[in-house]
Amino acid sequence: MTKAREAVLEVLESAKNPLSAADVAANISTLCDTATVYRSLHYLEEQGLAESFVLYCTTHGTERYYVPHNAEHRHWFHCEQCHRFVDLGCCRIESLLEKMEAETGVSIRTHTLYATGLCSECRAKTGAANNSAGNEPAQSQAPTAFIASSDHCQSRSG
Amino acid sequence: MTKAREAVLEVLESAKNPLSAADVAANISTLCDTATVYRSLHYLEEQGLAESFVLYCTTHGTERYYVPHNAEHRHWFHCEQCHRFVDLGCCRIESLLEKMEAETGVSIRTHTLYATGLCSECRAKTGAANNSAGNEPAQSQAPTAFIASSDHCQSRSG
DNA sequence: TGTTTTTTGCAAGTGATTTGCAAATCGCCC
DNA sequence: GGGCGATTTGCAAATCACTTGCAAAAAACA
Repeated sequence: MTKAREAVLEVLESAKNPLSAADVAANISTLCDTATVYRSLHYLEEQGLAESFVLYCTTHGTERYYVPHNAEHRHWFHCEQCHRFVDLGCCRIESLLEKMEAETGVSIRTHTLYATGLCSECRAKTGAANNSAGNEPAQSQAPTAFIASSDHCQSRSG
Repeated sequence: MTKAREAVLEVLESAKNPLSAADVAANISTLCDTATVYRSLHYLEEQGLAESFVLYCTTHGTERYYVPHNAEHRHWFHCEQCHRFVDLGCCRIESLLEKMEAETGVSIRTHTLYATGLCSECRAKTGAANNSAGNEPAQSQAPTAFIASSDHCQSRSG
């Protein structure tokens, strides 16, 4: 594994949440071109060391986000306000997908599932007005969702 | 509703599956600019008359696909070979999402779920070799650098 | 060490989508 | 039906994430 690829993987692994190529480039230890970051991410995904999904966000537009692929497949929530990711836990739709395969005859190789909305903090801050989620979550978990990078919010304003 | 918007909605409604902006532009009855198609799609989505999701496919790249929003939310499968969509039925993960909200404290406003793989026809044709059906860890859609340019899609000019 | 293969940096290219702006159309009043 | 301000459309140029050709640099190998 080359230095650049090693460094990219390291950034992914030290993050607690999905990172875009730009996030990786911003946090990488070695100096390297964005083309190299992209190529390294492709390489890692090809080798099964990372996985990714495409997500749209009003602030950052459409970007691909990467996660190291150590453990099992997980799903993520993306806050529309603070743009942090929240881990929704490991995949719980495998049996549903199998059922869908049986019903439709397709053979599923990959799937993508994510949710967006307001994280607990942002809802507390600004969501008092429109709290349409029905019922309060019984208990809020660790209040700190993990932050993608030093600048998880702005940086790409038109 | 203006003529252009009406025409765009009509295309979406007469299609049996998600359409990209390019698909809409190719099938629209009135002559209109692609900028207008995009603006109309945005308008329809804003008005709740359409919904969309972003999907990556090796042949068409990353595109947003639109569906009219008459009935309930549905999920789709995209064949990696023939690039057709297969309807996976209406949403069956609502209760799972509610559980995730309760567990994490987030408030989910939207979610995206889709699957990719081989449809039954393509699997029959070419999939005899690797027919691993349901046991794969079902994960990310790798962005492939090189594009196979055999174009099976109904209406997509190069 | 010299040679072959792979990777990287740089710069230019791509393709979907957006946007500024002027012309065309719409909505509405008279 | 004409006038007129508000909205929408067409066109062309711009964005933006991501890709790619190519030569230099680094790694693998003999």
